[in-house]
Amino acid sequence: MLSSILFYSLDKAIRQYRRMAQANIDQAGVAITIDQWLVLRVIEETDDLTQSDIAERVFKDQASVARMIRLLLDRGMLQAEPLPQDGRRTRLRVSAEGHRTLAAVEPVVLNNRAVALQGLSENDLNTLRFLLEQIATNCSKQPE
Amino acid sequence: MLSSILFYSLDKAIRQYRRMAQANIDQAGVAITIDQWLVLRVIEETDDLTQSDIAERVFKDQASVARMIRLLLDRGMLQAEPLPQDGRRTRLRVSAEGHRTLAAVEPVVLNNRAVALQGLSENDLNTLRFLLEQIATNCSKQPE
DNA sequence: TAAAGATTCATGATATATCATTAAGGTTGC
DNA sequence: GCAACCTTAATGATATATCATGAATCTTTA
Repeated sequence: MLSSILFYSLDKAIRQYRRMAQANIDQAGVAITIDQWLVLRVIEETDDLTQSDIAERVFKDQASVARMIRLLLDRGMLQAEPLPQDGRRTRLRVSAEGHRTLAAVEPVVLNNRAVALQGLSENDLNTLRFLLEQIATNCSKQPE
Repeated sequence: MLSSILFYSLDKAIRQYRRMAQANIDQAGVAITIDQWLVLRVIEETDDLTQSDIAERVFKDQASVARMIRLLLDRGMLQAEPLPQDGRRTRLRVSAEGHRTLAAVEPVVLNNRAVALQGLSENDLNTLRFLLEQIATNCSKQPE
C-alpha cells in the first residue's frame, strides 16, 4: 500500500543522498564524515553550546554527539578549553585544521545538493519540506 | 538556504518516524527492531532469497543484512536449513515464533503509519513519493 | 577438467543510534 | 550551609551502516 511505499522512499532517498555525499567528500580527499561535518559546522556557527544543544540542532542524540566531538578533538578539528564558570563543560572551538576542512567540504556539499535536487523546482522543495515537517510533527506529537 | 533546510527536514522526518515506531513496538511488548522486522517480513513474503537479494529489497548493505539474519536466527525468529543445490547458502524460513512476532507487530505498524501521515491527503502522499524518488534517482545516477 | 573468475556469506574495523547509567559539578530550598 | 535535585559529559551495551576482505563454493572457459 501507498503508505508503506512512502517510508521506503523516504529511507531510500536519505540513504542514497548520504552515500553520494560521503563518496564525494571522500573523493575530494577530505577525511571527515558527513555527521562530523555537521557538528563541526554548528560549532563554527555558534560558540558556547552544550553537547545537548548541539545534539538538538543536528537532530541527534547527546551520546552520539559526545562521541563525534571526541573524534573531532582527536583529529585536531576542534580545540577545547575549560570553562571557568562551569567545571563540567569545556569551550569548543574549531581549529585551523577544522576551518580548512570546512572550507574544503563547502563546495562539495553545495554540489551534492545541486545534484540531488536536479529537476525539482523551488515550489517542489517547499512542498516537500512542508510535508516532511508535517510528518515529523505528527511523529513527535504522539510519544505513546 | 532552502536546500539545506530540506535535507534537515528529510533527516528529521525519518528519525522521528523511526523513534516513534520503535517506541510503539517496544511498548507493545514485542522484542524486535524495525530493521529486523523489515528483513523478517521480506523473508516471509519471498522464500529463497540470497542475503544480497534481501539487502536490495530493504535498501541495506549485505553486511548489515548478514548480521540481522544472525540475530533473527539467535532469537528463534528464523530457521535455516542447508540448500543441497548450493553449499554456500541456507534456506531461511520464518519460524512459528517469527510469525507470532510479525502478527503482533502488524497492527502497531499500521497505527504508526496512520499517526505519521495524519493530515496528509492521498495526493500529498503521491507528490511526496514522486519527489523522494526523484531525489533518490538523482543521487544514484551520479556516483562521481 | 583444471584454472580463472564470480557469487555467497561471514567478519574486522570504524562510525553512528539509542538507551541507560554514572560521576562530577551546579542550583535550589529550607 | 547542606540535602535534594538538576545538568553535563562520558561510557557501556546493543544494533545498524559501510567498506574491505577472506573463505568456501559455484560456474565458465580454455
